[in-house]
Amino acid sequence: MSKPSIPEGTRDFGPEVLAKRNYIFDTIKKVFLKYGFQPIETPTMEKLSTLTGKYGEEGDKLLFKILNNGDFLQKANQDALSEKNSTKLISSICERGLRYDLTVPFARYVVMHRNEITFPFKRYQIQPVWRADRPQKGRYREFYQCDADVVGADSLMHEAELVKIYDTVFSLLNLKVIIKVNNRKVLEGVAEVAGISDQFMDMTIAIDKLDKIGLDGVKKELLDRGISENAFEIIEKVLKSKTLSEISALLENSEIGKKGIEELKKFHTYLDPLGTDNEVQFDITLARGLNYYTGCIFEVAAKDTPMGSIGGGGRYDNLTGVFGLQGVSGVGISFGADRIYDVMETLQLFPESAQKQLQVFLVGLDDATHLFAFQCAAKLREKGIVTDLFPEPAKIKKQMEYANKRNAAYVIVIGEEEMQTGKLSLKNMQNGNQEKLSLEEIINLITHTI
RNA sequence: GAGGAUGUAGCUCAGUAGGUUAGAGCGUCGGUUUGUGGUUCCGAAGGUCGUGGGUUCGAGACCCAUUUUCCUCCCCA
Repeated sequence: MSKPSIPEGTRDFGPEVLAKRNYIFDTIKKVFLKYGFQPIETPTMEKLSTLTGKYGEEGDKLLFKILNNGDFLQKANQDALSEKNSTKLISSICERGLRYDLTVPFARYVVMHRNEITFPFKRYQIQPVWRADRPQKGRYREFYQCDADVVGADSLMHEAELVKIYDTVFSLLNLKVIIKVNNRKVLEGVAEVAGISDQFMDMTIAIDKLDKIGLDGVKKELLDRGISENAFEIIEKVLKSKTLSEISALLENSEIGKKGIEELKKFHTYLDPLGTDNEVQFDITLARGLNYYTGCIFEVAAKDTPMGSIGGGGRYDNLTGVFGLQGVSGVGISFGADRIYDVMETLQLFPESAQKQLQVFLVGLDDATHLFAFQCAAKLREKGIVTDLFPEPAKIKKQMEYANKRNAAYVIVIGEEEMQTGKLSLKNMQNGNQEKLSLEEIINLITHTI
């Protein structure tokens, strides 16, 4: 009998961790709701046909596939089986897979429910996703995404709205971030001007790495990918320009490029009057891998600690198109809750309130006071105060230790004297202060300090 | 998917050139003569040394395989 364990890249969450995780989820949820987004959920597994081909070749490899039930080998592709060709075999033995993100299932949802949905449709979705990636720091095989998307509206108001949501959530979490913004059309314009429209993907992948490998590294990568020196010189000019207007000048001869610049300007006319707590920064090197983005793209990076992106999103014009619904534009953002957690943990940003779940712990010293404490607990709970007590009268020290481990904010000690006078001993576990108050006074105090 | 490092009590780690009953701190549990935790003092429990093979008279230490975690690459939240 071996020790029990869980699959690579997955984790258990204990009460303390979950309290902090929920603090993140609750904050995000609250802001989503405030902006008029409505929650939906989709199944853990989707048909493989829904998922494959949506995330590029690499993405397909990272999909978790679910083996068919029953005698799947009977129905398997016998050629693939004898050739031991796994890729070829998959389609005949797996017809379902675990969801890889929330956007594609959402697109599928929109198409399936198009007649029930009133457009523009604003939905949010907080659910786990799975990727068969090699786990690393900040990278798990099971992790949560918190998505907000708007479909059925072209207005760049929504881009501004979503960036404002990023700003609001991270302000509430007290996490300093940089929100990077770019536009795929601008990047396409660059490729066009450089004469390498057919190698658009190669170009974006390379320039995305600028801050990591430097200009020389980008050059090498571009040349390795078969892009000419001439084309690179144009790209170099673009990379060296810092502002929108500088790039705008370089894209004079590209219709699509100019369109992208226009979109960014429009986005700013919505966002700028609102103002943001965090820096919103135009970043021409921002590319984003998922190849369904077509307009503005966003990425969020934590300021005070190195970590991959903790959020990303953008505009996609054609997403529902692959499921047969044309002409529906969407724009969305995603929060990577697990990475946000890791960053907040290293920066110690979780407030005390996210860790103090138990507000009151009652201590009864003998049978009579324990019974009385149980009745007090009922009254506190009626008032919505999170209350607990020991299952039986026990030594005060033992009960205090337990209350401390449970991280209780207050302890009420009830002995014979307290029960008779009705003045209970209320101890603040934070500073150790203790005073005698009636249960009503205690209820007042606690409901008002929260 | 490619390459590299790693795995010893619940946690963080010691363990000297392979040699008797594998250690520490923290944590856990129990006491400290009975109404106060986080912050006295005393004591106890807890490990077939990731797993499976192999070399050896003998392996936690050496070899092989496998697995976990971490780090590059790829890509991303």
